[in-house]
Amino acid sequence: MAKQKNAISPTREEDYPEWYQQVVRAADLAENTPVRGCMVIKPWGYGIWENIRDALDGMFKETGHKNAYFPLFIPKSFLQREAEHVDGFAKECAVVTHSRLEADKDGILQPAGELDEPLIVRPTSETIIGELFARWVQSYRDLPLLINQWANVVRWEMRPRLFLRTAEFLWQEGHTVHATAEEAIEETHLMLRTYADFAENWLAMPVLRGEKTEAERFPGAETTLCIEAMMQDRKALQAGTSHFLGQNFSKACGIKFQGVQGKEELGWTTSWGVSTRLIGGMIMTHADDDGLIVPPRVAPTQVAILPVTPKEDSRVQVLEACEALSKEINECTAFDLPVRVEMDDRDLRGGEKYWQWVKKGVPLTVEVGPRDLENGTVFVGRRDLGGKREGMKREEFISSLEDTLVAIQKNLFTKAQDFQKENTREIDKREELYEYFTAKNSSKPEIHGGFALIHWDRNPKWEEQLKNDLKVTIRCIPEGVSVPGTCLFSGQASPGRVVVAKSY
RNA sequence: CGGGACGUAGCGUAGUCUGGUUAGCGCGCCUGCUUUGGGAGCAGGAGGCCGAGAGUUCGAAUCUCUCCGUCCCGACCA
Repeated sequence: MAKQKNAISPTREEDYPEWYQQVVRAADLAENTPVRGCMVIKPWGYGIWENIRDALDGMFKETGHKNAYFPLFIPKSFLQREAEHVDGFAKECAVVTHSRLEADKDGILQPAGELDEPLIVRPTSETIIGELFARWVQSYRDLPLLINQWANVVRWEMRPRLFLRTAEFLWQEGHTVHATAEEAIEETHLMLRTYADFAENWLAMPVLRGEKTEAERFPGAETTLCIEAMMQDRKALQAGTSHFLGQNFSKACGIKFQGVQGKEELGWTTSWGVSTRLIGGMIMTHADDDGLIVPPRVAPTQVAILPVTPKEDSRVQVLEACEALSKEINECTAFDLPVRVEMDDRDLRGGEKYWQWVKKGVPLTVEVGPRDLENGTVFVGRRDLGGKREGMKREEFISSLEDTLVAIQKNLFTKAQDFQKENTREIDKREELYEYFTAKNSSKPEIHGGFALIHWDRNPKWEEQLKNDLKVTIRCIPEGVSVPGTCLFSGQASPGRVVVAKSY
């Protein structure tokens, strides 16, 4: 055991996409199924999603939103109501055309009972929710209408990837109606701030907030705001979006109300969503060559207790001590919730068991053996410190537990933030930009590039060219700071820098 | 959906070009013994209609065709 060995092969450096898949598998998060593009989310992965869901749900409720549930199916004609919207989603829709199966002569089941109007499995619910909102909104007194739904959606993706792009995925979609444009716009900013807050404080994933360019906008939106995170291969991941839909969907769905003056007006709507993709982002932000690292706030188990029972005669005492420790840990709180602890008393060899938890990314492992019982110590491993393990007094461990979990959470964020900063550059010369995004070794491209902050005159022509030449896109126009400069393509005036990166 | 690579046990693979006895190997799994603050050792064992279908052939994992699936690059996207 002299040589350091990595639990995940290949390493990030060797083959990043393959590393990602191996991490997902080693951590037992999810796997592919017989249904193309559809994954099964296994308990450890789903536990993370439950924590994400619960945290966000609380935030939505704090900001005045209520949950509801809308149909899985959308009549084709609904989707067709908004021209840009249908254009954007038509190519990736699952379509239901029949209502039953009938056995033919050879006993083979055939679709039968053709529907008058095909139903689309929702790729997103603006049109069906809009239809119902039109019924619910009559008066300015009904506004604002602030609704969220937790649901699954289907987008028939050509190139699925676990968590990042699956044909079916879990998400939440918020849909709101407001009396004025200003109020709706403020809503989109509020939800974007909520997403950024969640990403940074729960997932420990630093994000940039900004607005999408016209080319990158949600189909049917007036403006799309987004949060963008940097993965360890320095690509950008769109981690959440918040759309100001103007009156486009109100027009399409007939969301009208009588204003204070008695005049009939169209509502102003928004929609916003995050999905199980967040888990993909979390993985690629924190995981290392030994597997996953889950930030404590979303970890299904924060502390794994591993009894070490080398001798039969001390076995019972060790297990009892672990049981007691487990109880005591559970009585502690961290992040205002009871600490989630699991005792792993499976009949496995110690080292093996320990490594399973490392690969799952549990924040803390606590090993307890006979010697610890005598000395009143525990052997603690912190996943974020690369598995460095050390003995400490039991009381000390308990009393510092909350601080430790908070420190892990913070450390993960800081590390990710440093990484993002190191790989973000202001670039003012076109050649430099091209060099930045060109791999040195074209036959086997190394990880290169990052975020480039460039001045752009807002002419879509250059955006198109960037995409063609370098396969990079303008990820967002960052919020807040806008120092004018000179466009690096045209030499024309630029109202402020934009973020350019390769994306997922 | 375009270009490329590839499907052999749960995972990773040899064999495929140059068709030919019971398809090897490593990890994992099961059993036993040994070991025990560490992803261990030894021994034994289970597990494959070689992705599916059709064809060529006396004979196909191997050759041909068609599907299906996976991965990478592109287009698209949460």
